[in-house]
Amino acid sequence: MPDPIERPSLIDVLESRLRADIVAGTYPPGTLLPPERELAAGYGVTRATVKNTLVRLEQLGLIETRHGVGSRVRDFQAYGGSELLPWLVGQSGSGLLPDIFEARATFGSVIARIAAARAKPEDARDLEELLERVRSAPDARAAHDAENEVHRAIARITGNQVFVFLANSVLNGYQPVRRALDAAFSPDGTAQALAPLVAAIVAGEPDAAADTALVYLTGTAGPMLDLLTGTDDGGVA
Amino acid sequence: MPDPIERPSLIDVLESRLRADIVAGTYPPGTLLPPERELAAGYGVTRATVKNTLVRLEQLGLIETRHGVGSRVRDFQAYGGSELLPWLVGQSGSGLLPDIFEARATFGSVIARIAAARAKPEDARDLEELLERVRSAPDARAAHDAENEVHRAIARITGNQVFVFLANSVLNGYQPVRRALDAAFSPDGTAQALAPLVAAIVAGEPDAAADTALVYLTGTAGPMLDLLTGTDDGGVA
DNA sequence: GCGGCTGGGTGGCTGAGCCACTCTACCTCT
DNA sequence: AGAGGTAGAGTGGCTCAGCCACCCAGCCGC
Repeated sequence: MPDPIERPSLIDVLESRLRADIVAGTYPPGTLLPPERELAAGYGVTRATVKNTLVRLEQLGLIETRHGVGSRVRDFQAYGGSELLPWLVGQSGSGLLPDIFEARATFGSVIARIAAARAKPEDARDLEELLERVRSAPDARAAHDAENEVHRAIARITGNQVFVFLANSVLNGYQPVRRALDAAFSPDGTAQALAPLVAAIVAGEPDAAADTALVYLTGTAGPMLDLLTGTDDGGVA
Repeated sequence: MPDPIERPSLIDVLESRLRADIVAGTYPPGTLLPPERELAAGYGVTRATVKNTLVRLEQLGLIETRHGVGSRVRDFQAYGGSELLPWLVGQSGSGLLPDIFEARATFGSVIARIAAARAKPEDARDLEELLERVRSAPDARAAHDAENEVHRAIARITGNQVFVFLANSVLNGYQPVRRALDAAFSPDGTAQALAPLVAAIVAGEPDAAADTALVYLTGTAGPMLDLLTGTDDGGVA
């Protein structure tokens, strides 16, 4: 079953319009956005709707709103924080995919190392059970979901909430990716690729875990990149 | 000159109230928040104000709002992404400070390694100039700002925007930390501690860079933790 | 010159209200 | 008894009209 469809709200639409304008440079960093009343008139919505949208953009770190002054575009490329990552990960066409995959491989590797050093017996049991769930998944979609759970579990084993958040950002962002992956990977293949990583962590071997994670993550990065950028036919049956 | 004071907006106040309630478990994950009209009546504000607050919380990933249903609290500890990091970093008292410092040291180390491998001559020049600026800073506050610029520059050298965002999250979050640090560190000390890291990157030695960064970042973590948790008197003159 | 004042432009927030969506309980027809 | 439809209550989405608080530039009087 594909994801349920949803009608985007006006705020959603307006947000992506303004965001695109900001990213494209229509409103360069440091400049003021047009006043709310003007934006409202221009886009044919109320000030309240515009306001809601601006609240979102502010929370995202793209603008900075000040009472009596206006909304100023921030230099998010230089000073933007990780609150932009989830959005970035979702922006498949942003040209930053290689960056994301590199970060994923680099951090995944060090997280795996720490997890291996700290895995307790019950963690090992959980991990193996999750791996089994990947193996027995009925289709690629389910396998991918189960695979995500494995990655979440590894991050959780470190006991560091920051690592968990970081892992989630990448995993959550894969929603749009999932559709592309459905046909490309089999549950069996996923499980086989994942197995050595789980084994290293279960065995408590930090170096091996780090190495395996690096191999695994850089290995899957290539096909994914191809899929996402459309360099190939979209995957084999 | 300290930062200018600013009167918090109603949205700010309401946001921190609701956020605290969510974190404290008043509204456990999976439950629905009270309806907007009810919240508005309860807190003595308009629905529009409540709405704006909820938009923020949704952007933060703490709740999920659906038309005709309500706002459901997400299990952000398990599934929250890095959009929560900036807030987390700002929450000095959250008990997650050790996690943050570990992540900072771990990632800082690998970022330093990559930067060293990729530093071009002009990058090296920029870096040394920035280090000089730390040395010649008139006070601890200015030194700290300049130090941040060094870290940003190192992240930028990797050429990976994700690393830049990540570094910024930690650096931006230090705003509340800065005040505590003012008295504790001298420009000279900062510059001396930073120098070996810059040298390793400038020399293009990835392993040395990674090691130095690890030493440097774990070294500063201890005093900072003490300062922030108030285990000591607040620093020496 | 320099301090205070004033007015125009901006965001903050209100109050009332209609519309769209979701879900449940009931009702009807088979 | 079960399947299908439907009405209504409860919820968020969005509008309209308007006042207030704030910032700032430019004027005025000292």
